[in-house]
Amino acid sequence: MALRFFNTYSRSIEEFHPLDPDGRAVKMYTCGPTVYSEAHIGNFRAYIFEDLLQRHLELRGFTVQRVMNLTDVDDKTIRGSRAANIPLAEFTAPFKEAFYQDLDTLQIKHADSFPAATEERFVQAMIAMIEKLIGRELAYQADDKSVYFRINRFPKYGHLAHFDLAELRSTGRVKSDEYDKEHVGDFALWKAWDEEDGAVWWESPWGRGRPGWHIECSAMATTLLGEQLDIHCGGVDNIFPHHEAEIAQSEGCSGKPFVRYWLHCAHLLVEGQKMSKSLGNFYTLRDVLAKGYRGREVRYALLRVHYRAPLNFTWEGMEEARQALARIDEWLRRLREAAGAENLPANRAVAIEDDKFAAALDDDLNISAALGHLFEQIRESNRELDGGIDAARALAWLQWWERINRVLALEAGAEKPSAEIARLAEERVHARLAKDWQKSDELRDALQARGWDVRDTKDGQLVTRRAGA
RNA sequence: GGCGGGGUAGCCAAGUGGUAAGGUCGGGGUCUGCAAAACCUCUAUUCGCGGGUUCGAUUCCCGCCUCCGCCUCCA
Repeated sequence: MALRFFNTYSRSIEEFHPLDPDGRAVKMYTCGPTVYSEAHIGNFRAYIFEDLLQRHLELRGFTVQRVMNLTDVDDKTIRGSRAANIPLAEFTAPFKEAFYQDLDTLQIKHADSFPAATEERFVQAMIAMIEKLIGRELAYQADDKSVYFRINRFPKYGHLAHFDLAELRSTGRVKSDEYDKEHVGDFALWKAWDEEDGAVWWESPWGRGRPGWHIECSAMATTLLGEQLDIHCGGVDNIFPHHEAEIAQSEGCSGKPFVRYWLHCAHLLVEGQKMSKSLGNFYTLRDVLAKGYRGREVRYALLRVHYRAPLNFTWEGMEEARQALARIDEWLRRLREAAGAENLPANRAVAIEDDKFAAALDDDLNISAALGHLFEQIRESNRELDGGIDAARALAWLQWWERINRVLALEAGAEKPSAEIARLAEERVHARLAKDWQKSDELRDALQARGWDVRDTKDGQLVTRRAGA
């Protein structure tokens, strides 16, 4: 079955075919974070969805070239740097670093490039684009010295969001001093310097100033990926105005369709409500880790709901993620044991022909159906394990899993017991041989308190790292 | 008001014009010194509400209720 995605532009499911004549190379652009603070779990829901998309495309044989921008100049970053009384770059650097660490924690593949808006070559690219837009009368400099995009000259403006511009209602978020524009919907391409910007400015044909948010993405995307992209992603809140503006700017310059497939993920709710600091339900990834959860558990919790459905983040859901992963861990442990420590030649295993997991993902990334199938197969193979299976069969199951895990990226890293854990475990073995059950149970409690589960099997004691510990 | 996305078991959630995947939780069982894990087993006469089409609708159509989001720089 062909790969297909819901395209926000057409509001329908479409078969996916990249622009590449060979049908293999995929150019993908994803809006990244504004680095004025640590990213929150809602941000990561979007990045995990994009990671799932990239990994599945790769599983299906596509070569994905992916760009994710970092917005390191805007009102919030400038405000933060002034409050901290340090230069802008110094203010944003630790948040960039934290972001990369968080991506690793969540096993999100790094993009091929993470362009930052303040890089000189991109600023120059933005200026060049704005000049071109002015030359085509798609932009103008207003009395306030800022440059705006003239939306009335771009008839497609509003198509992505399916908005009729005449019916737009103001929500009061428009700054009241923006009366220099020809149309309230005209958006800033270049913002003239004002005192609030402090030392943050670049020279331009229109005087000192800084780029508008939307032009950053257009410039970085077209500089790094070319005038036409296959896929562009983000959260639904980016549809309007951000992505709408990107289309207007990019196509205004190139005259070519900017993006073939627009994919947007729904929001994350926390305990049924929008995440907000005032409600006290605002969490960064690090907040969740501080409660004792691990990155893979957060990844599972944010991954398991279809990207176009709202995802309700709850602590109960985190526990569910922990249990589900523990089940996968135990299944893998048993399979490895059955496959044997010695390296069985891979060709001894009769491959398990089962593509249902990936086939589910072909259908607009139906992760729930895919995971449902995984767990059905886990039950099936556990039955086989209970009945005693040969090493080749166990290896075949492991190979089946490894393919799936290229997309899920949920496997735990191996962790060796410390000397203390090993000593406690050894003592417990002796206690059990002496049938000293009281001491045995005490040692088990001691190990569990240190994050290790202890089980007694027919082959002896088994000590494993507890999920989430 | 306009434009979207949801409402399926305690919780999360898939799905189809033909009689409800999967996860998690809970009950029972096998196993165990006790546990744990694994496996077996039970838990929605029912898919927000009301109509309609149909032999048959959770699925299609109409109306309504409700939650969430966007409507000019929030993933």
